[in-house]
Amino acid sequence: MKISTVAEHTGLSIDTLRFYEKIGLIDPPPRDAGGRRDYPDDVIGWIGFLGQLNATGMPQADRIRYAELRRLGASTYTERREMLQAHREVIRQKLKQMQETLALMDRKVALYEQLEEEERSHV
Amino acid sequence: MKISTVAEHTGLSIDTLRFYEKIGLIDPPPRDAGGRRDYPDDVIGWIGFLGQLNATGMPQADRIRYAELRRLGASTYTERREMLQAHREVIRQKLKQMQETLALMDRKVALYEQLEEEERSHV
DNA sequence: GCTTGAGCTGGAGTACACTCCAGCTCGTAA
DNA sequence: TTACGAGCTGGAGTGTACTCCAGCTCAAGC
Repeated sequence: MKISTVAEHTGLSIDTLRFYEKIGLIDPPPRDAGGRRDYPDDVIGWIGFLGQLNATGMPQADRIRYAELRRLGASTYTERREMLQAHREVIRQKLKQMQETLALMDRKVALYEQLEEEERSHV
Repeated sequence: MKISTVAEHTGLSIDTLRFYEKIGLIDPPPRDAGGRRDYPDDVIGWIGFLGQLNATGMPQADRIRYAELRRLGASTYTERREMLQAHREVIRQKLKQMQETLALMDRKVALYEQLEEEERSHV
């Protein structure tokens, strides 16, 4: 799989893919005869997972640590589980915050609608 | 209200409060006889609201725009409502993403527990 | 009246996460 | 066989959001 194909499938830019490799988020893929990266198919799923960790606010350093543990194999299951459990708690907190703010947005929007109505009727 | 008091009540640093004033997120407060900032009490609520917008991912530039509209008064009700409605949609998307990732974390944690068990029993 | 500590200004520095660029090589198509 | 496009490397540059610092002023306690 060429780097451009991976970029298309993941939504990351080619530069970002090389950057992720440099910082250790993606394993350096084998190269073809011309020295170009030839990614395994499963990199798509891995990048998708990284994207979910990213979208839910896991810092780069932690994602790099997780990727490192993954490279180290079965001996790191426990630490990986602990990382995911910790992140799960972070997500739960954020969810709560989001729900509260969503409710606040609803109240504020209703308030502004009322204020706009009052403006229109020159109260 | 002194800047240190505002910092304590909001969790922002004194530097951040001055920075927020510089970029237009907080109105420049009146000064006391010695030239020090003397914040009105309601700045606490405003900063809390900014914190909620921040925590739910509204970019700085948008928060600055909202603060600017707020300063402009009643004529900006509609634009403010539209901003909040747009942000509400962003929050809904993020909520969905968070819930999906939370479910994924649950599945992954369960998977790792199973793998750890298999490791322990030398399968 | 002198020291101390809080606050002041303008500007430089930092951390994170990319993003872009120059100058190069390689494989394919006309 | 030459032109072109895709990909390569190392390193510089960017945007966001703060964070820190030097050197100053001011009010209050001893």
